[in-house]
Amino acid sequence: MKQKITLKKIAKEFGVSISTVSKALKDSHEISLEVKERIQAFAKYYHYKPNNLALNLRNQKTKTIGVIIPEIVHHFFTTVITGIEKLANDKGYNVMICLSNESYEKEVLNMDMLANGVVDGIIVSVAKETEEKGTYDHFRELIHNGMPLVMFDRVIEEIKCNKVIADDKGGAFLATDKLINNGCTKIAIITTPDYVTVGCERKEGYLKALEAGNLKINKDLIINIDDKQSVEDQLQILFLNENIPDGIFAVNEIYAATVMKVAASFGYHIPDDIEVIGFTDSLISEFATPSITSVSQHGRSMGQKAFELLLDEIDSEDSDYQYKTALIQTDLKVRNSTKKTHLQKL
Amino acid sequence: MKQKITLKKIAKEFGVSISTVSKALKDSHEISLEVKERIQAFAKYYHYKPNNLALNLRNQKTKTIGVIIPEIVHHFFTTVITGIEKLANDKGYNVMICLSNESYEKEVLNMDMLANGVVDGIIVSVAKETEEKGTYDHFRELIHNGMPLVMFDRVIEEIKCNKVIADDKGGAFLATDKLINNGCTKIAIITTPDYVTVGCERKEGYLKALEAGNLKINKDLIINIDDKQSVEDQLQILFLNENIPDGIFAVNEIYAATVMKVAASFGYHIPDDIEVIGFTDSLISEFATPSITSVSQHGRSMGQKAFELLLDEIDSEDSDYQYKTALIQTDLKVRNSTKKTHLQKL
DNA sequence: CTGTTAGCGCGTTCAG
DNA sequence: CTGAACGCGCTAACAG
Repeated sequence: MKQKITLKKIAKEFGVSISTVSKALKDSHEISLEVKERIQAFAKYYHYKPNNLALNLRNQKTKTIGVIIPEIVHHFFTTVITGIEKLANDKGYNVMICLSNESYEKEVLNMDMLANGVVDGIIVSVAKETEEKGTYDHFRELIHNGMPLVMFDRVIEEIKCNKVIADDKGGAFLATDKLINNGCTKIAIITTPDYVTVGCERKEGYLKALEAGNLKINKDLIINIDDKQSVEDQLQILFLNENIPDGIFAVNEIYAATVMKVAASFGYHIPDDIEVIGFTDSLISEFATPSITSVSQHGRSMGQKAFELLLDEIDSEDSDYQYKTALIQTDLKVRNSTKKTHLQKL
Repeated sequence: MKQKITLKKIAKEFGVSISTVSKALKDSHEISLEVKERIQAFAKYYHYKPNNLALNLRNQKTKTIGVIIPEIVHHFFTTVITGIEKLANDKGYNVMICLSNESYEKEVLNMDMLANGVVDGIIVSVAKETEEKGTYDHFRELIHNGMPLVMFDRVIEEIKCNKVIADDKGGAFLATDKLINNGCTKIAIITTPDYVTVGCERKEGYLKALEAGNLKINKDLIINIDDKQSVEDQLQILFLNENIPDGIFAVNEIYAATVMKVAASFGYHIPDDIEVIGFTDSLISEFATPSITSVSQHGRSMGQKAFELLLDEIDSEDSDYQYKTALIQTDLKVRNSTKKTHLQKL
């Protein structure tokens, strides 16, 4: 950068002291009207702006928050970021985005970096690897050092901090219940390994709905997908034994779209033979054929709420700050992958 | 943040001067071995880390770069960011992401903010509104002030700076040519308004391919979509007059998926009646039915190249730095929306 | 080998 | 009404 205009230079220009200039620019009553006007005009002409670096150092804050997400090529996370960004900008904050790529090590690295005077607070969605390892000391230390921290979506029960979660259990219940109401009796769930908290929550909602609908649980219909292997291959099994499902609840969009493809390859028609509901509503659900009924998570709202809580903590002076957990409602967006009974009813 | 350990505190602890501590921690040969060891051990024990804010002020740089994109809920941009982020982190840089939301004003605001000592360089993809207005002074001023700037994807011809673009014209040519080779003779293009540079480039590739294939240009088959209105409605016209296309090239995925839906609603089958090719390869193309053949842009490579160029400029001391424009190759990912002739050939 | 001084740019007492 | 002095945390040139 070309060197910018500073208080010092203005002071020199007018043959006054730096502090006089500083005060003049803040319209201090201590400075004579005439001097103020001349200095202000000069500053304006040269587009004077206080140097952020200096302000940061002086104020010991940066007006920047950090967001650590596992993946950015992921519609849900981008909607959350949109929500965070919007509100943050309105409040005069910048947003620094870091990707953990689902890696524990990268998550720790990012946090260390952000914590070292880069941001005033951190919003994080925990990496799968971290959830798998169960190693949470980096969060504890961060909090212990007084850095405001908000977790969203993938949160950790045992860490005390502000949290924002979608009503995963409720959403899964809604979805499963919808399938039951549509007449499905053999309902499968396609979910993540159990250490992924959101997957776990959604499975619980599924189980609860089955129970409420007096359907018995069939272990063969519970598929835990290992992302390191081919999703399609792992889904084959659903259609290979005698007990073919007539309804499928997938805990994310990709699983939903993929299982539809696999089902089609086995000659099943959706929704006539099998109904499908996904979780996380985005473009894939909208543009798949048939379009996929899914549980919408309201990512933007989650992002906004997360920033709200973070700001609340940043601004709080209390030493006995009370952490909150915000639950964001989910709801069902009905599309064509579940239209069967809807049409029959007509 | 809880107050951290500083040089000053360590100095006090040992009853030495601050600079002694500073040197000791850098293993300076000027300091006696014994003092060094004691200080280093102490520092390590208390997790001493130099304060970033102070370093930034002193070095007049932040080791952070800014990225301004029009939209983050957009697969292409997220792949670019992934590419930028990866390389930037490897080189010890942080990435700050700002959204312009396609708004000129927000773009200017973001740039002003970033330029004010927040980042060492900026990577930007120009907002549609800016392209529409044709007001580029904010870029000129930025460059004039010596802030390294790289434009990607949506670039501005008349601004001199480093640029990274996909081979839009080439990709569009590939796509159109493919349709021609598959036997299509009435090929439509669904594109953006002409002020969007990428749309314009892609239209040129389309026109060039038509010319090369000895097909005459039919204005009725060139649809400029206005994003402010319903895309579906604007696409109806393609199927309402007598001249129904037998091939369609859409300059993005959404247009491609949407036109497939509209065509289907008119009773046309894809790819048997009409073949479709999109631009920008992502999940929609993959999961649509039929899956959509599309031009892949290699967003990650673009991101990496963009950061590479930015770093090159940041590190350059030359006053007569030579700007470059990197062209990233595109290629065709053939899927089912163009399978017709492929099957016929068998 | 160690310490003093100056400076990065700003804001805020506290004297004058 | 104005300016000198100090501190934020760190580094580097310069003395001793």
